[in-house]
Amino acid sequence: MNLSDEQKLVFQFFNEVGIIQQLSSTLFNRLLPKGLHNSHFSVLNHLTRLGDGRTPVEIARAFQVTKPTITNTLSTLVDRGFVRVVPNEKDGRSKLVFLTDAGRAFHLDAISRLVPTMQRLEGQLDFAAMAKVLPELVRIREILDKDRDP
Amino acid sequence: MNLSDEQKLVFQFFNEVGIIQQLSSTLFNRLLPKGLHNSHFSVLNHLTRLGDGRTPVEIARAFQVTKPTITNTLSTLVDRGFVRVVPNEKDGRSKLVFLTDAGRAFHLDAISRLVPTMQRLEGQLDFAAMAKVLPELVRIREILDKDRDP
DNA sequence: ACTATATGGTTAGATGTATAACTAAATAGA
DNA sequence: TCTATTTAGTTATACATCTAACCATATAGT
Repeated sequence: MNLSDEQKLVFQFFNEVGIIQQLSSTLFNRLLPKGLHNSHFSVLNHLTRLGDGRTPVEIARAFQVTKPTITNTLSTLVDRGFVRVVPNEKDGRSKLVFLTDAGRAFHLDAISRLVPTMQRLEGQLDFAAMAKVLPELVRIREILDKDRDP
Repeated sequence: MNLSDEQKLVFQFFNEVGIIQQLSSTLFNRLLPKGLHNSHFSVLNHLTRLGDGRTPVEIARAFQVTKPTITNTLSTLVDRGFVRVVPNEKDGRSKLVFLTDAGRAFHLDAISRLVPTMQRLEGQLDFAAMAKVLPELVRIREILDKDRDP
C-alpha cells in the first residue's frame, strides 16, 4: 500500500503549508503583547477593514474556525475591552460585535509593532512570487472549504 | 499608520496559508484514530521515509516545532508502542528514536485510511498548480526559517 | 398552528504547541 | 585543566483550538 506521486505531492504541499503557518504565526505572536495572539489581532483587523457589527458566526466563517473557538477569542477581546458584544435586535439567537475605541487604538498599535518585521522581511521575501502564488492558494483553500462538510 | 500594499500582500498570504493549514490538518486529523494526530503520523512518516535512529532534536527541526513539543509527541508515540527511544551511545545528552513493528504497521494502516480522501481530492485539486507553487513555498519557508533566530 | 429541523451560541473536556526555567552532557577558550 | 558556553532533553504552565453535547431561537413542512 503506497501513495501515488500525486498523493505524495499533496502531502508535501500541506506539510510546507503547515511549517510556514507555524513559523509565521510564531513570528507574529512574538510581536504582540503578552496574552494577545494572532487570532485576536486578526479579528480586530477584520472588523476594521470590513466594518464591525458582525455576528460571531460570520467572523468564525471568515477565519474558518469553529464556533467555540470564536467564542473564546471574543471573550478575550471583551475582557481586554477591545470589542463590545451586544444582542442582535434582528435575531434573538445571535449577537453583534463592535469595536471599541480601545480596540481601534490597539489595532493601530499592533500594526506599528508589525511594521519593522515586515520591513525586514521585505528585504528577503520575493513579493512577485508571493503575489503569483496567492491566487493558487485561494483556489486550494476554496476547494478544501467546499469539501469539508458533506 | 498604514501597511503598504506589499505588507498587505504578506499578511494576506500568511492568512491564506493559515486557513489552508487549519482545513487540511482538521481533514487529516479526522481520518486518524482517536488520540492520534497529524503530528504523530508525520513523525512516523518521516522516520519511515528517511530512516529511523534519529534524535528528537533532528525530528523537531524537520518539522520546525519546539523541543517540548517533540518531547510530547514522542511520548505519545512511545505510549502507543509505535516508537522506541533509547540513549545515544555516541552522545550522552541525546537519544535515538526507532520505529517498532507496531509503528510501521500503524503507518501503513494510516496511509490506507488517507487514500480515499486523497482520491476524492484528486478530482478537485489542481496538481499541476500545486506542483508549480510548491518550490515557492519551500523558498518562503526557508527564508522564514533563517530569519527566526538571530 | 404545531412540530421538526436548522442555526447561533456556550460549556465541558481533551490535546497540541508555545515559552520559561531547569538538569545533564559536550565543547571551546583561557 | 578548568571554567564558560552551547546543546539535548524534560518539566511546569498557559493557551488556542478542536469535538461533543447542550440550550435558545428561528424557519419550514404538514
